[in-house]
Amino acid sequence: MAGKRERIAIRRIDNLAARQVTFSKRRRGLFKKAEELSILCDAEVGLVVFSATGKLFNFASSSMKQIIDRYDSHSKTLQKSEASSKLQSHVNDSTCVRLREELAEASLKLRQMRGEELQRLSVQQLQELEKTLESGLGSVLKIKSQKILDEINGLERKRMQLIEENSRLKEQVARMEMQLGADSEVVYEEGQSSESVTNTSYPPADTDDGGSDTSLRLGLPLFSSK
Amino acid sequence: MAGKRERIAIRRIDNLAARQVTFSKRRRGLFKKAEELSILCDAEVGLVVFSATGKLFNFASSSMKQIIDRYDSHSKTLQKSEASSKLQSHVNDSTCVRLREELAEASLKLRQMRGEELQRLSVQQLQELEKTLESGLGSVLKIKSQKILDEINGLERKRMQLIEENSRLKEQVARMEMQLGADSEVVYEEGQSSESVTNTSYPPADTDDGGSDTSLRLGLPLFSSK
DNA sequence: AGCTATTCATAAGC
DNA sequence: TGCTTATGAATAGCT
Repeated sequence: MAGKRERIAIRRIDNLAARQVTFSKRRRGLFKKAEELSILCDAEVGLVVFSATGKLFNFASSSMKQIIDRYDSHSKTLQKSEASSKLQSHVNDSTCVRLREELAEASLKLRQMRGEELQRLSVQQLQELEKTLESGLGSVLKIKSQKILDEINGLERKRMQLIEENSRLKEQVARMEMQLGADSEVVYEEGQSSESVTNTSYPPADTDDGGSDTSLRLGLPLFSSK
Repeated sequence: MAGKRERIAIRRIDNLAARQVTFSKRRRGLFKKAEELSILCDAEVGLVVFSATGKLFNFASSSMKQIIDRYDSHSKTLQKSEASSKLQSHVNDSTCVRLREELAEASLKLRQMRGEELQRLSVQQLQELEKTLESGLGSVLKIKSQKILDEINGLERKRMQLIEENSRLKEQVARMEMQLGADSEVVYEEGQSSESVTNTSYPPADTDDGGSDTSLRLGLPLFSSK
């Protein structure tokens, strides 16, 4: 009955009624997707739409004011005078102004370290940035290897403790079995075979816990980033 | 091979990698639809998205400033005076607090990217930082080589222009010497030998100036940073 | 406003 | 990141 659809070109829809219908439908779709993105990906999303007739529709994952403020602090990195004129007439507190400037500068530096906004830098500045990044990268690699080695050593230590514990338990079991053979009345634990020794808890030695926990945490980052 | 899809629930995606992939894909989709809506329906659309990592993405059918202004004039129609008089100090306070927090976070991130304050990070966080730094370093190197190549090309171009100019002047000198030999009364310029040709000004052809100036400015950053 | 036939977007997997 | 495919969603054209 309905739906002989073909793809439409993306240009202004001339027919007024059709344009309004499409506006309603697509607007709903857009706002839905905006909300989904903010929830799924833990992003801060702000969306403002004015219809051709001037009606306002808006969505904000947090508050629109907060989003606009954050947008200003970021984009002011490039053009600080114009966006701040209106804001700073209200927010003229000198502390705030200074904070804004510092944040804008830090924000710019961060973006540059991430590889953005580099076009305006001179070759010399790029060279300095390169040195900083290489040095930072070196530290990160050093700390990372150190942490991984520490974890490996920790695991190895746990392993040795378990092996020790294991043999101690085996001896105990052996002794108990002998005793059991000698005196059939004494039965402390049933079903305690040497196979399940590794699952046994060991209250006496070393109260350090979280051994298996640590190995789990280590395993994930090491192999999921492949 | 791929695409055993089933509907996903709309809630925060726990897995970091999956969340980032979804963010990229859906963000592109969202921005595409925002643009389509603005074009198809003649609407004014502004979209701002901050990723969980703080990166800014934005789209505006006109200019973001214009859209924010229009948004303010609409939304403040209802709550303008009261907000600016009574609540201003509170708004200022909260804005300041937020700015402080953002600045503290940005500073920490900067220090971490420079290789400080890394001890408290997990191996996974270190791995992410490493990736970011490597990516940033890659961009820096790319832009730097590009700029250096551009400078080299510019210098080469200037050099060719000078060579061309040079031979033109040599011809001129040759012509003048011949003229000088034929008619000993006509003497326009004295001491004009071919050795000093490169210092000659050339009013008739090509008013492009600043050639040597440019090469000087370029030379400094290139060789002083060695 | 509903109702489909279709196009579009995108979750998974390499 | 980019590409591919199978599926779920969005929506153009009608009613």
